[in-house]
Amino acid sequence: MALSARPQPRQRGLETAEKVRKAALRLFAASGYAAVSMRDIATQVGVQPGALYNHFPTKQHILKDLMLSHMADLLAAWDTADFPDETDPIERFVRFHIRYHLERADEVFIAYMELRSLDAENFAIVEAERRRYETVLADILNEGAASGRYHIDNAKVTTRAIIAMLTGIPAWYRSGGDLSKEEIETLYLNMVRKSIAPEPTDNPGNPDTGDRMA
Amino acid sequence: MALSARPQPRQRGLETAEKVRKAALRLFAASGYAAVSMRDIATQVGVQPGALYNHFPTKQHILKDLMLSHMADLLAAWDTADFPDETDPIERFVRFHIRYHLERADEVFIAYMELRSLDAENFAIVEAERRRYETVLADILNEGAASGRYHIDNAKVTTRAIIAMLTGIPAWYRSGGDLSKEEIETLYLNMVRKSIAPEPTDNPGNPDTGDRMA
Amino acid sequence: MALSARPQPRQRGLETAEKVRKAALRLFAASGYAAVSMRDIATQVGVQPGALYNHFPTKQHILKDLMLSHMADLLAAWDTADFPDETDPIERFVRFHIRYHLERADEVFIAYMELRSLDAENFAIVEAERRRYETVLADILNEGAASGRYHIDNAKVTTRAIIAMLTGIPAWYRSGGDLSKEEIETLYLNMVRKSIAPEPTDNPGNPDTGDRMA
Amino acid sequence: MALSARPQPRQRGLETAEKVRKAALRLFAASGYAAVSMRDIATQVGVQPGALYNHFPTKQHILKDLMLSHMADLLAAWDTADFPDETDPIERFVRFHIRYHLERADEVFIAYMELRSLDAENFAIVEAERRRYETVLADILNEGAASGRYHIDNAKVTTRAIIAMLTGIPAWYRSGGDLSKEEIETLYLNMVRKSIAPEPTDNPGNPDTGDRMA
DNA sequence: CATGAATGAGGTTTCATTCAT
DNA sequence: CATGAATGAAACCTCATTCAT
Repeated sequence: MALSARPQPRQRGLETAEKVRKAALRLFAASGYAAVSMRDIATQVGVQPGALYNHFPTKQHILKDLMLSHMADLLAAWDTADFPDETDPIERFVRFHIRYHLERADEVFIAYMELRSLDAENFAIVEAERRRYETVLADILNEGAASGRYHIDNAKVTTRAIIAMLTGIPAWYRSGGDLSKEEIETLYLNMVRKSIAPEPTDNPGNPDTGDRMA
Repeated sequence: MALSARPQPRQRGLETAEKVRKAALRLFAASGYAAVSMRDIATQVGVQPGALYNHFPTKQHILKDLMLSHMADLLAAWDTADFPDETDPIERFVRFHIRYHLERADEVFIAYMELRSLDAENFAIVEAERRRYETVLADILNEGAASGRYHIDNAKVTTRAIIAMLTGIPAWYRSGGDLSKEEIETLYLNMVRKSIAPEPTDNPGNPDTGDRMA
Repeated sequence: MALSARPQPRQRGLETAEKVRKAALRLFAASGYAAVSMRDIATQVGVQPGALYNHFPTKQHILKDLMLSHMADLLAAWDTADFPDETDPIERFVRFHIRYHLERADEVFIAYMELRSLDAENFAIVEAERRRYETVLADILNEGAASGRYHIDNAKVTTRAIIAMLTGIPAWYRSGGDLSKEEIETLYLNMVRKSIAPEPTDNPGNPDTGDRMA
Repeated sequence: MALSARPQPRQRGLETAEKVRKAALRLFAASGYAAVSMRDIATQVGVQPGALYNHFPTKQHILKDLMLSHMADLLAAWDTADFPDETDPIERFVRFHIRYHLERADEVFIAYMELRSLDAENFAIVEAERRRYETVLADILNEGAASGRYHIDNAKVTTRAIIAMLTGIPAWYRSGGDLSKEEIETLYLNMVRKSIAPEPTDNPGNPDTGDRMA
């Protein structure tokens, strides 16, 4: 217990770097990369603007750091996500995605919106990571389609449609509103499931499609 | 002498104001309002920066003009949209939305992304228009649910989920790619239809997940 | 008289650009390019720093402008320099060089000292001009050596030695001091003549100047 | 045990202060005092900027140190310069000056160029030293003129002309080029000798000077 | 003696905007 | 209606320097 009693002396810098990340995250998400100045960030951190350059060589590096670490975190979180064994893959993905995206709304928003603010090299890196994540869902859909459990007209389109639908949630969801996160998850899960349910859905109000889907 | 003495030299082709709108639209969509300078716009228009102020009193007015006229155009286009009589409402909406949003990708993108760049007053106006448009779909869903043709757990959520899904298309769709706009429309229409199909979809593909969803 | 009574309206810009050149010239010569800020120049001109950019795109461009126009002026002045017909080439060069370099001490000093502040491209241009000017003297020396009027061990070295000697004058010469420019010219001319006199140097080239050397 | 317990880890090779001097010398010579930052120097030394302040209280002190020690070294070197006994004074000076200035091109260049970067007090000190050095040559010239061995129109001007000529060498001389340092020395020595040769200079290999040149 | 982090000032440049012409 | 020149503020970033560790 005596081991780490005193605050580490050399850690001040790490703390500042972390504060910079946090402040930039919030500000970039709220106003956009271009509309946020280094002064804005410094003010939030409680430091003079020049001090930021002890931790990040340029403003662009802050953005790159945020986006790369977000993508890495997202993929790592998926790899270690924990669900009851019997949970099927699409439920895993939908629930994971919604949960993660509601918890990290700012990161997600930046990751999607500020791609255009990345310089060419960083853009390529982040894009690759993004595609890796899309592939997670695409694989689930393809496998389910192959096994006949899902019906999918076009896996690429469906992947994007689902991700767009889910990713749109943080744009309007406010915690403390009418719906709990649990409820949101379930509502979206139902929509997703139905949207990839096996045909014939030739009559989308038709009672006789229910059994075929069973 | 007074009649046609001077050939109006300025009127050739598009007027400047319209060129400014076009240039600003493209640039705001590509880089974001904050990242685009009046000089950038002036360069695209082929004019000196000062000349822009003969047509718009501030940069903010250009943005407001673009967003308000987009929302007005969108609602007007819906009101006059022409479909075969037998087309059901959800198909009308999905096809209309996709068509319009693919044709006017820049306007749409700005309308969603640059809300934060509007000052308070303009924001309120545009938000109201946006809600009016969402209500179009919400009404369709509510009516269909009331008549039993659709099953909808939560109309507000479903409205937003569908709009998010559809609005996500221009983010990745490239004309000239594998899919025609017609095909996209149909794919999404099917997904939407299925996602709001009435029960019993009691078992969308996976018996052992039903209980968790209850 | 009425002709040009009013100050030309559109000329303000050209005047400012000229003021910038003049201010930069003085400041660069006094403190060096790196030690002079755009703010310093703007203050001298009586304008805000941003206004400088209406006339020169960068600080580097101001330097380039000064150096290129100096080299061009120098070569043009040599081409049109007017001397009595009987003046021999070496006297022409020495007198011309000293006069020009004393009149334009700032330009000359910058042209020699701030080569290192030029970016690669501008450096190459100015260097080429400089070599052209050295060639003027080198040609005089070579011709004189070929005709036997001068004795020169190594033309390239001699060229540079003479130019260095002459160019060193403005570093210490103060007008209003003990020596008139005329006297300086003559003193240096004698030294130069003697330094390239043939062996035996009983008549260094010019009967009517001989007495001046006595 | 006390003897060599701790290997002094900091003393390996050159001490830091000396490394700072060396780095500053090179950088100031290459880019000028104003264009070199303490960070630049620290980088060259392989140390953080703050560490420099353990050795020099300010950047200005580094410059002062370089210039004062250069002037002191120069005068000391002259005092102890070793030439064959029969070498005449002007040859001593020319050969000494060229040798020293080619060996210490950076110091020399800084000493001449960065006078303007010195604050008032340091400037006065260095200027005084510089004049002492000029006096060395002036004395030689005056003595030679008094004894009739040289003809000099104006000792002050001649002193400066010769020094400017000699000091100009490092600006263009590249070791490994066509000319050895020995050859340079001899070429310049001849030019200097001739430029101060007594009139009539019909025999600049005059019996009473010829042997000294051999 | 060196580091890493900070300051406060100031660097070059860009910005939205104004206005006489 | 456009231009060219200006302003005043602010952008990103670098600077010399300080200081606790």
